[in-house]
Amino acid sequence: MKIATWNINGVKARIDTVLDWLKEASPDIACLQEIKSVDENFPREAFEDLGYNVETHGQKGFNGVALLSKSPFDEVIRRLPGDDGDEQARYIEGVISLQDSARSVRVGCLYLPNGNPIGGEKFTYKLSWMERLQKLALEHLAAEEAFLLLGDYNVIPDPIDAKNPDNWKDDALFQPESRQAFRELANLGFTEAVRATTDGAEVYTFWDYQAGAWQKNNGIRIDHILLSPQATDLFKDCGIDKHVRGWEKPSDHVPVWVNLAA
DNA sequence: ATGCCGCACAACGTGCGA
Repeated sequence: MKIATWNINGVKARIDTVLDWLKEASPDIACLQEIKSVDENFPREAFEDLGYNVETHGQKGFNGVALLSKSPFDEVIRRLPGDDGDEQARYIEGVISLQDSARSVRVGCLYLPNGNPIGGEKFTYKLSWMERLQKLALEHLAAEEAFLLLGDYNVIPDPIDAKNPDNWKDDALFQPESRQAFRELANLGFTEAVRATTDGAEVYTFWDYQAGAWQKNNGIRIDHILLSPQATDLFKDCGIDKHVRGWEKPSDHVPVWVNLAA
């Protein structure tokens, strides 16, 4: 079973690119971030025509997340718990029973706040959002399920995860507090898929549209997949579909995926 | 030091992203 995550930077602008990738990669489950669409305007039929069940949690103009699954959803949770006043659509979770086995997986699709500029309320929001995510993760880990947390974490975990780490020293993505919160989350018991398989440099998931970042391979690794112990037991391999960044009308992020034995 | 580029919007400039 292949499970993928991709920040598509707008479903309206990206629909053809996303459909092309789905046909090529054929993930069983796909987590999409930054759909930038309300639920009513999400082009669900285009995905249903490819055999996907579709669940969205959108808002007007910004943010928004979606889950696609070839197997039906048993349960869907929208919004990250812990703050009833939070209006931003950044989390959707689904439980999916696999048609060909007795197994089920819980998949959390997240678009973690950017947090810039540091020192302001946006950075505070980022850190509090990460605290809420940690609390939710603890609850799910206690259930000992095959559980995955995938998405755009907006965190550069380590210097090796940026071409030019010095350029990010004043950025919310690379602050000690952001990095520590990501480490704390992972250390609750998750395996981070990509770093479980390589310690190599120049492994990136995002290249800015500006200043020829893609041509210079000036990238950062901010899209991550965390696997619960029960999901880790099923882990086969993972990858980053870097070539998609070179397509016409690309997102600034590329898909990241795992294969599980299920 | 700034902007570069791209997306969305009752939009033709502005806010936001990373």
